[in-house]
Amino acid sequence: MASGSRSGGRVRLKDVADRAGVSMKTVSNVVHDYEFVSPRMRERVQTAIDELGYRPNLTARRLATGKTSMIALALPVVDQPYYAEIARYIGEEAERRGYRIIVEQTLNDVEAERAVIRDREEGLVDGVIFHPVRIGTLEIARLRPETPIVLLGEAARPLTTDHVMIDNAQAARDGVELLLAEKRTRIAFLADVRGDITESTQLRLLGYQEALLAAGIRPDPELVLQSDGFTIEDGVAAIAAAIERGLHFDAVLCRDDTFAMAALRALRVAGRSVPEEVSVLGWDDTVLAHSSTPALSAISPDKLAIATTALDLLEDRMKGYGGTGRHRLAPYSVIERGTTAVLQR
Amino acid sequence: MASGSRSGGRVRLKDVADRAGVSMKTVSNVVHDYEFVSPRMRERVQTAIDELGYRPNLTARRLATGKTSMIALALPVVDQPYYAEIARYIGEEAERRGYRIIVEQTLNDVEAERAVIRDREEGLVDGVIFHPVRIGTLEIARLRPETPIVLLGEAARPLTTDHVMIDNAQAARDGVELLLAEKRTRIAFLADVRGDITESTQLRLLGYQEALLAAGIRPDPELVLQSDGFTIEDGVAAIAAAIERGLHFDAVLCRDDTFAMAALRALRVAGRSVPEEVSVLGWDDTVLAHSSTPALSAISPDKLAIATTALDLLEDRMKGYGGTGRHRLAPYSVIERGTTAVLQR
DNA sequence: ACGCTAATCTATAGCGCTGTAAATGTCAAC
DNA sequence: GTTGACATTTACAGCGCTATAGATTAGCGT
Repeated sequence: MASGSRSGGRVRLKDVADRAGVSMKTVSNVVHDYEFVSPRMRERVQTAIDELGYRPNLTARRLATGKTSMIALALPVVDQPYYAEIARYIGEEAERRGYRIIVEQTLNDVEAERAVIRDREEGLVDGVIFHPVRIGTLEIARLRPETPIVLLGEAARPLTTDHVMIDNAQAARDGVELLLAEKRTRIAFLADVRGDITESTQLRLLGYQEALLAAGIRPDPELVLQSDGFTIEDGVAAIAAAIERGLHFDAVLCRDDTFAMAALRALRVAGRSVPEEVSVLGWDDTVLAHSSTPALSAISPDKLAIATTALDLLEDRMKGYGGTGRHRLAPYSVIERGTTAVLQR
Repeated sequence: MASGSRSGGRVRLKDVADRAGVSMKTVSNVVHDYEFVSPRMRERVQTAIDELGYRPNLTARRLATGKTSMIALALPVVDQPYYAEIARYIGEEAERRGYRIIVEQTLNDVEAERAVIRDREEGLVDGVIFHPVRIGTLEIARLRPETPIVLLGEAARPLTTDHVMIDNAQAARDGVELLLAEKRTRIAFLADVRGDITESTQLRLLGYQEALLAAGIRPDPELVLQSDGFTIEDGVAAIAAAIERGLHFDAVLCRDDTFAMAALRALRVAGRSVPEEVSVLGWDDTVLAHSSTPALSAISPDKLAIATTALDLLEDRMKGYGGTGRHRLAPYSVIERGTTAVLQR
């Protein structure tokens, strides 16, 4: 057996170099399509590569270059439709740009979220895209991570960190205006969730209120439904309780699609027709919106835009941009499907 | 400045060793909680680690050990509820076992699936969990990958490769039996999808047929609905067409939850009540099943069991097990919610 | 105090690749 | 035929860590 070759292991760059009778660097140059390699040499090396079935060891390359071409995506959980869809677009877009995605689920756990910020992934990834829900602006600013990072969502917006979200208040205003245009005047908000420390609900509620005031309607606190949690059961209970106590409403603006599904169910049980008697407007425009009957009208954040914008910002940082935090608003639209229509009297 | 230290970069093992005045290996021992380190030494080193804020470079560790502690999860797409939920459980379980997950979306692309099998991830991950839908048994057997791999789903079951699925035919029989027990006799199957090359539908259809025959009912080919695709619109069209042509049926066994949503919608539009007139049984028990109104009864694969079983098999392989392919059946159940009930006449 | 075993620590050679610096080739222009 | 000016190729020192083998120290019985 030739010295230097190995029986068990994989084929290394060195093996190819020996086979082709050239230096390792030349093989490396061929692998990387380096400009100044003569056609003959390129072919000779390529033949050796093919014959040996060589494939570069990415870990070694990473150690040598310091670049991992991997990005961590930290989300509360990947099977909630909104996050699943964000993950899908970020995954697709990252692939297109030559990055791999490592998914990290923080599972609503404060420590897990802190771990993300504390560079848990350091040396593992070139950057991280993080959608926090439990830790806020101050804490992130304090734990300021060394790894390039882009934040998603409304939970935290440190001045020092890049950030992508949609204009929640404006979207809520647009939603309410749609409902108003349908002659709806008693618009409920589903829901103010007890213990919700994120700003999402607050911003949406703010826009809801502003739109009402702008239309000359005084917001009725009774119409802001309270919920014990984020599940569909919580939402159903909130609407059912409202109906039970005789609350009059002809539309429901929901803080997410799950609550919209809850509204649909509770209204069905109560015998109120959607959209004839009550309009329901969802938020997030997930698979739930497409699957329900009637299909759900909803505020639809442009998830692809969120993904590409986050990646744009992150790539800047990874290339060395060191400025203060940039704040990007991604577009959204209000999609009308089957749960909104002009009020029938 | 002390020689050997560096200003710009991160703190390395060597820096800690110098600071504590010990060898690199001792620091490494402390980091890894090696048994034979004296308490005094351990403390001295730990102090240096803390003072310098040292964190190991995972890439370097990987190169040295050859272990990446990463697993690739290759799925068609991560935002379809079934895959999203599988990803969630595999992610959680992998985290528990000390692995990170790299997500790869094959997006229904044959080449992308081949790339997974061709060790696209080699040297990047210790193993891969792969749910193919476009390439079959033979091709996987032929491209036999070197990286440990576990297959999910019914598309491919090479003898040489480990594999996890549920007993589709039996689950279909169980589902039909539930419907039969509800006095349903005209059970439609939604749907035979044109161009579907996976075995999933075939196995489910087989179980459907077997259960019917076992009950003394001759399967009516008319009841096996045809669909042009897997979307909800395709499903709605299939059911609507059936109703249109006067097909009589009092139950629908669906090959996935999306088709069940389609059935719910088409039946609603046609004015048929669910479950009074028509029972609908979904398959996968995803978030769609929990969110619909009425809540969907469904065949419910034990996704956590699928995840843990897949990881068990994969860990075996990663530890060197080299036997022939093992075939594991994960449990499932038939969950009764609001879309199935005894037929009302 | 000595020998022996076990505990503890050190020195250093890789892991497989890339980047730098230097060596060698090539070719047109003089 | 020499000289530059590039084009092309090579040699090898790291990247930061782990693992092996060996050195040193400690503990204990005699």
